[in-house]
Amino acid sequence: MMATVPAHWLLKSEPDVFGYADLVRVGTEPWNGVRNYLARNHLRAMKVGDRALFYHSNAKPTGIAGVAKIVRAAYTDDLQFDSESVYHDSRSDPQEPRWSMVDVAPLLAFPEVLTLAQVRELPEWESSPLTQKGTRLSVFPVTPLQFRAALKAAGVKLARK
DNA sequence: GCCAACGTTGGC
DNA sequence: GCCAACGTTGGC
Repeated sequence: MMATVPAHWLLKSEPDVFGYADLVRVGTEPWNGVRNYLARNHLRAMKVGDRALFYHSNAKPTGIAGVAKIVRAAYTDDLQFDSESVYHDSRSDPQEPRWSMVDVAPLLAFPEVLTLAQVRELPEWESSPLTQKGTRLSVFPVTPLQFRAALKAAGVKLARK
């Protein structure tokens, strides 16, 4: 089978809850708790080897903290069936679960958070759910140009695979 | 803490 | 099927 080019994504997380440093600490993390259909569809489109910019929302400062990689493709987010969980969804059918998650692992930490203000200055990012007013989507695709521009602005390079 | 913008819910 | 009300997100 021909290898496909890894796609690029952005994942938002509140660092008070789970930040890039936490991902580094735990090694691998199931990206659970996504309860938005568009975001879920993006999760389901992810493939092992894809890269994701790890964005800190509701933070000081807000911005991209590093790069993660997808290490497991979408599977059932079990929290939807956990009645104790805040992510419980009583209307999800176990035969056809509504919500999915992927596993992510750290790939490269930015030396400093690339702030939202800095991202806004990059022309490549002019049209993105990140910079468009009022968009709250927490998982969305990033173009190769946006990905490259973000890494360049952060002053980092990814080793070639 | 404020508030704009959005998605979801539920009454009709 | 419409749409008002509500809850949530997330920047500031």
